[in-house]
Amino acid sequence: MARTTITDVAREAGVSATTVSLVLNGRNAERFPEATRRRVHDAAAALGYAPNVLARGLRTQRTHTVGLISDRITTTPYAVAMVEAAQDVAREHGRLLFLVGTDGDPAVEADAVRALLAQQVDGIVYAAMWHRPVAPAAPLPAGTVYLDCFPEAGGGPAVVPDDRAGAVAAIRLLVAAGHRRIAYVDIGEDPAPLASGLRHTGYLDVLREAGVTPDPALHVRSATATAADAADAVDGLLALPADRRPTALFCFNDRIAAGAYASARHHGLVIPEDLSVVGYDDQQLIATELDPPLTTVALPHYAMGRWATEVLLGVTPPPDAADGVLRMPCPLVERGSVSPPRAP
Amino acid sequence: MARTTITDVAREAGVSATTVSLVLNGRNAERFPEATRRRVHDAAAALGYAPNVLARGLRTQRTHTVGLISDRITTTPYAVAMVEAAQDVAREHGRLLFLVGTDGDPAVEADAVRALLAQQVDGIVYAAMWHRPVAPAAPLPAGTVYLDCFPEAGGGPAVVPDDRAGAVAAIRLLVAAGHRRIAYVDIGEDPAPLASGLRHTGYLDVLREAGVTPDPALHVRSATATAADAADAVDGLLALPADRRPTALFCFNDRIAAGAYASARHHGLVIPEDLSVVGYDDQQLIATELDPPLTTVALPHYAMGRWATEVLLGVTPPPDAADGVLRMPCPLVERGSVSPPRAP
DNA sequence: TCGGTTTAGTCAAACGGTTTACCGCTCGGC
DNA sequence: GCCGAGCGGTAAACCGTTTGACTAAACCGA
Repeated sequence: MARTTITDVAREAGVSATTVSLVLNGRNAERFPEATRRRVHDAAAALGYAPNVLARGLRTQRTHTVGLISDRITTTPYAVAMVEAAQDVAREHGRLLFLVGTDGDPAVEADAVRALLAQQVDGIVYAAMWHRPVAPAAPLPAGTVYLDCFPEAGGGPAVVPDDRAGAVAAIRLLVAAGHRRIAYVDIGEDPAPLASGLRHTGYLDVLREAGVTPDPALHVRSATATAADAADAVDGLLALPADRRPTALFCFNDRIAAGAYASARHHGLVIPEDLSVVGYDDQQLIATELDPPLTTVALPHYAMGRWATEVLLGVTPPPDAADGVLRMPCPLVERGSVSPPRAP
Repeated sequence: MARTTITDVAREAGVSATTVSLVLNGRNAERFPEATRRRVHDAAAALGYAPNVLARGLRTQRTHTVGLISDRITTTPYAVAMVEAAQDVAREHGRLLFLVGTDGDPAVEADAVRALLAQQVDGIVYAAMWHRPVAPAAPLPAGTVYLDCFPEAGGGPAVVPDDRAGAVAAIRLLVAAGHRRIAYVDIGEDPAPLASGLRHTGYLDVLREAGVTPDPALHVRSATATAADAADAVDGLLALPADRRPTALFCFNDRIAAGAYASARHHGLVIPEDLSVVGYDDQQLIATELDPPLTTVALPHYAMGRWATEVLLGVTPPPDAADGVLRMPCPLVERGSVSPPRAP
């Protein structure tokens, strides 16, 4: 199992290690006659030579590896697309990806950063599993790109979903369908996730732009993101008399939308005829499986993961926004849960 | 940004690089007096010294990195727990994890293996996202551990879920509750996944052991794993007259179980009173969100991921089964979708 | 014939650690 | 006074590759 080294190839080809290195890396390759180049290539192929990238990295100070560090890797199906995108971009550019999860523990995170630096990674993507400000536990090298989060202290290229714009698109869809009484079924977690406020802002903006005075009673909160809690939160709204009951629900996420479906069923309301519903996140297992399939706003995890890694590798320019934060659009995915309200 | 080297530390501490290396690695550390050791440690701390693991790996031939290679990393929430487990074990043992996905492309896979070997990884975990035999596209080094798959050619430590035993547990639960007419709602994909046959075998074994003659009419197939197709497949069963209708359904997976819920609702049957349902996979977003919550069999992804990585690192002994394959138990997760059948 | 240029390479020094072998000194025992 | 053993530590080789400096031989024009 002794791996073959450049010296073995040199011996086999009857040249020096320098020549092998030069030829194989195509540096000044034209300095060598075709015959020599062939001999080197043939010898390398025959011996199955693959350069030891440790030795190379030691010499060149570039390892062609990148690190992806994140709080929870993948405990939810949520953000795996970000990891996948990072891995895809890395592969496309001949890089290898170190994956490390910190489980939200600052000590672990600090260790992870040290370990990655000791590995001489060419760069680090610092990812969060949900859109929020972060305060890294250990100093990150210059050039670190923030994914689905941004440094509390400001600066640094970063990419997050444009939650406000996503809500705007969702509410505009409902308004265009003719809805006026639109409820926002928010999440009641404390502290409120950043996305909660941003989506609320977008909701309010569109209502005002449509000349609708927002009714605070139509802003309800589900204690958690479980369908059961969400159903409880929605029950109150759907129990209202028909002329005060909302005709459409904008849900903080798809799980809450699933709860809304349950509540609607319980109240004998048919979606979308009696009640239109829009979700957020576009979680495959929920949005496509609900009946009718859920119209929702997709979080652009894959696109964000790609962008972050491409910026890290320098193949995409960093954002020119003053704060260095790119807000990635959240596409509206229209399925079957929105229709015009019933004529009164 | 010039990283501090062992030489810097040596100069600061007034000793040679050799001494620093020996002291910091605790090798023969007792040969040096306490005072010297302190000086070295203090200097290292003051300078924030972290050894360059490339240089170390070059010399020691061990990199403390492992590679995890898999067909689809994470396209489904499915197997992310395997990745997470591998990452956890790696971290616990001071290793760093390379993650590479091949998207099922043999050329990409061969490249990935070469890249990992060039990185001098200490070992490789070869993972599949669903239980099946595999034929690696490039020769894998000795010691490679197979995760959720096993080499077609045989051999090699490998771990897969014990699908037969999982089905046995599920059907025993139903039989113990008093069910006799139990249907198996299989998946109709071609070729059939290995798990499909294994679970069927377990299903048949328990029926026979309970003295029930399996009724082939109760083995139906859903064209795909979507809830809609599953509902179609189940509709035929539930339309049967009450005395021939199954009182319980064993579903190939949770998505199919979700379809069964829809069909049951459509036929006015209440789960579990009129119809007991057991799923497979224990997908969080489905099993816990259904109403009532779904009793199901969990795939031990996390446990398998841990085991594979621990075997790779040599902290867990390889299986002594002749074929080198460990069949990991699939725990039965009892929720609310099973009850005794209605008295006839 | 001779100096200069091109051709076709090679040498040796890094890169930053680990490891083997050895060294100078002191001290105790005989 | 000599030997051997500990003590405290270092020098140098080595891991595999890249790279800047260098060179022997061939060629070439004057």
